[in-house]
Amino acid sequence: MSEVFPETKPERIARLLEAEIRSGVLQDGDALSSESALVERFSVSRSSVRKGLAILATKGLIRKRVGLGSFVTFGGSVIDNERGWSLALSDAGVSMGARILKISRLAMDLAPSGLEGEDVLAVDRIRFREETGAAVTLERARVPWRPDFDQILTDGLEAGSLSRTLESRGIVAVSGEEWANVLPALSPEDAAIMGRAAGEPMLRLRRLTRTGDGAPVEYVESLLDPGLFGLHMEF
Amino acid sequence: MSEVFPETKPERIARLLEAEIRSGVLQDGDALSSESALVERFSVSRSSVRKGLAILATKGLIRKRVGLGSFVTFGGSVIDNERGWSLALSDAGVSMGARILKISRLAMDLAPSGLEGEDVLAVDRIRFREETGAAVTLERARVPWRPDFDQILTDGLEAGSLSRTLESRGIVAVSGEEWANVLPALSPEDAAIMGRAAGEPMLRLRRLTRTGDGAPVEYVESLLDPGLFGLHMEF
DNA sequence: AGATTAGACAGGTTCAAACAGGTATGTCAC
DNA sequence: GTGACATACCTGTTTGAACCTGTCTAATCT
Repeated sequence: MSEVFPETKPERIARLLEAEIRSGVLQDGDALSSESALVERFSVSRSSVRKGLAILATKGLIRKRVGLGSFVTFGGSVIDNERGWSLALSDAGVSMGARILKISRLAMDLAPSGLEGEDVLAVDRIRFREETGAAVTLERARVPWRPDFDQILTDGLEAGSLSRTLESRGIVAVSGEEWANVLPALSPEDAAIMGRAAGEPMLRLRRLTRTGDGAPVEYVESLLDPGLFGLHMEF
Repeated sequence: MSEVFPETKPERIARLLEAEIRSGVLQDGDALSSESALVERFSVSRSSVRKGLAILATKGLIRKRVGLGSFVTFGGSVIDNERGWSLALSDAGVSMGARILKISRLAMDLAPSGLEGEDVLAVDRIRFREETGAAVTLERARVPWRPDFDQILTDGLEAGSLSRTLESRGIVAVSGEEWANVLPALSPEDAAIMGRAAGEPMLRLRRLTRTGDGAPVEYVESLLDPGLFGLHMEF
């Protein structure tokens, strides 16, 4: 509808490259041609090519790195769990429910995470087996507080999803770190919350994601039923 | 800090070697392949190999010695402490011994791995703390049998390293998968082997590596001391 | 005025090659 | 057997070239 006015050259370049990415001609991880090659291909100046690539970069479709080039990242930041260890649910048939335990604003309460002392939005959730009622995951997410979070405290999460809620506020994680280890014994407090036996070993996953400029987006600490969850990675 | 997606070659090399070290394929004290051998294996220049090794050296995972080569200096990462992630490796100074339990030829004896029924070379190893004598890792490696493995049964591994032994026979892994989960209770048999208490929870790591054309190279199943070992990943 | 171009420069990445010096081992003379 | 030496292999270091993105400036087009 509103495409009546002429398209700038950067916009045209971005549109054509975006079509190649979305159609699969250029796939996730592929390198784009170098800027000078794109200059030849589109018969425009390097400035226009660079502006076109900048459009794609802000859309999250590509990422650039000095000395290397531009690379397709389509799919990389769509779902947060695409990269890193993927969580493998070993027994697929179980029906699970989810419940939010709390959504609140507080000073960072979890151990070393790079967010010490900061005010955070805290979201604690559990998932549990419908049949037994025992929780299979306990997940504590912490996000550095921003003024526009007030609404979350009253209205809750959008579509029940924290990452969706953050995304709608322009917060997108593109990189991060993840640690996994065995928690030898479930604490009595967490055991009570989860409806499990204290002292049980659990799989503990900790994950810190960051924006493109390195600012922390979200710190998540999860306790997982070791019988149901494992980690899987391809390399 | 580190934008990891478009990965440089040094970063890729460091990541792959780090995975081998952390999963026990390369063990404490093992010599890494020489730089020129790594040049061939990764098809990169020596500069890139050296930068990759430098990354591992700054992480404290290896130590280099002029005229000798690079050696793994890593006894597991302590990530379950309250002091901070960057200190995770500083406790790696514990002196550890290694012992080979058996090297033999047998029909595949480990659970689902894609090698069912095949004849394999089996190498079982443990590593233990010198002070206590308790094993911190128990590792069972299985490699599809090849005729030129006969010599291994009589002469043992080259430089005590299975990966080196395979490499000298032209077997090099370029990709693979890894699974991690919690073993809720150490079996009495394994407990006896490791000198630990039966019923202890352990971190279990399973790893299947493949050659460039998809043929399985090695299946490794490791039981790791959950207090000493964890998994870490950047993305 | 804004879009576009052309050019120059800085700095990161990678490769190839060469040279220096450390370390282990085999060989030869004694 | 011991010591001296050559040799092979290892890491450390430097250089130069080719190619990449990041940034800036000045001129040109519409």
